[in-house]
Amino acid sequence: MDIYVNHDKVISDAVIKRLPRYYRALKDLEMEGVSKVNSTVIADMLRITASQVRQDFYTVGGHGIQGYGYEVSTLLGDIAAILGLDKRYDMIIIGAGRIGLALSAYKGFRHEGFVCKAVFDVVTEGKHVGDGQQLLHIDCLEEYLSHNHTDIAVIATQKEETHAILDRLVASGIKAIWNFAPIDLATDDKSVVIENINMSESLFVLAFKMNNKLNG
Amino acid sequence: MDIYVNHDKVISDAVIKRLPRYYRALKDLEMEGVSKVNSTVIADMLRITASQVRQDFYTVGGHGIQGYGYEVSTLLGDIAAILGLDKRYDMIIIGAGRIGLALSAYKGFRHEGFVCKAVFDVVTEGKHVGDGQQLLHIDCLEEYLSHNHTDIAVIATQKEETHAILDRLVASGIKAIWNFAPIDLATDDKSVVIENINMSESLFVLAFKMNNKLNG
DNA sequence: TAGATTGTTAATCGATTAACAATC
DNA sequence: TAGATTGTTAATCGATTAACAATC
Repeated sequence: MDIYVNHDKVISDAVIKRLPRYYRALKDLEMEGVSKVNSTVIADMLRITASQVRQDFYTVGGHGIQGYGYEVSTLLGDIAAILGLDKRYDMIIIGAGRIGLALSAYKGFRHEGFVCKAVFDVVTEGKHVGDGQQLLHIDCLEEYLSHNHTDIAVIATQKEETHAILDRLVASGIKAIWNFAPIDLATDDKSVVIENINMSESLFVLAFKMNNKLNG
Repeated sequence: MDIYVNHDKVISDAVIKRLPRYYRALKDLEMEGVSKVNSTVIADMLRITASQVRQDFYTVGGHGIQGYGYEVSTLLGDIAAILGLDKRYDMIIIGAGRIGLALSAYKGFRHEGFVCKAVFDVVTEGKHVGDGQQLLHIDCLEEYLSHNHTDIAVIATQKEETHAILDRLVASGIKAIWNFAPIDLATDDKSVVIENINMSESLFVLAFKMNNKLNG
């Protein structure tokens, strides 16, 4: 497991995975017009303990006011900055199948600063992408990457092609990969980060829980 | 956190989440024609320790032969049975947007026994689903569920509609929900299991790791 | 039989929770 | 000031790893 640091403190994977949930909860509070919050309220929203909330915020650098709680807008801004959501990211998507095109069309990511600039596939005829997006043949991948700044590559290919695509992306200097292919991707290159979305793993966990549910 | 039991032993969430990965690794081995395996090989495939592999198998009920290792086909069958992948599951999908339709068309789930029987939306014109699938108006949801056995409901709706849909599904007796809407769904009904796929959480974790990567 | 590798217990490590001093 | 709630350390709990006896 890799180690990430903020202000000299090591941040564990367990904490990192909760940060987006804090972010979303705070966004919801802001949307509802709530300006002040405390660790108990946040804990209830995430279904964790208030102690864990304070411990987590302590780990990433305290943000509260003792005896008062947390200013929603301040805390939201701080957590956004920790996650890097105050920046903009240029993305490309490899694979113009249903999932690739669904991702390219989804506006939620763009709203958070993740902008899809191009979609690549072996077949481009009869497929459509949104405004400001290019639909390119996969053969143009290296050419595109040599001329266009790209922060994140999204892999939405068939299982079989995935490893070859990963190699090409890493060789082209891509440093962040978001993988939707049903493989647990990893790379020895320590400068590359990969996040896998394993839909079938989640489905199998659901099946297990259905079958082994107690006190139902 | 709920507790699941197999042969009198409590199985932790940490173990449950690894079971689908064992399953996939063993499927790959079987596909390659490998008939025998040991804990070290499996550990290397999942990038965990051999000790953890043996401890996990011990928790779900031993499957190996001392001094020999594991028979791939036996172990695969046992883990499939533990996950419940030896059964068939009838699914419906709520939401015929890009993600809902992508899921309805994806053959990978069907191959594992998860069969999508119907897709529901407020708009059904101009949309198409596969053979053996119905495309129905969301108003027909309760009517459909009262006449058709359904194991799993997949939620692929807009954020705003999601809670209302959850309530209707639970009221209709659905016991398993696979949620793709960008909300962390939960229910007080202990007989209902929910698995959330949070794509943006995964993307935010990727952003964090990009920004905080050390020893790059 | 000797060698290999599991099954299982014990030790270690890390994450969560509890407690309370600090302080707004 | 008194009350509230954080920041921070210590205690607890659970998960991972190590060790090795069992046994194929």
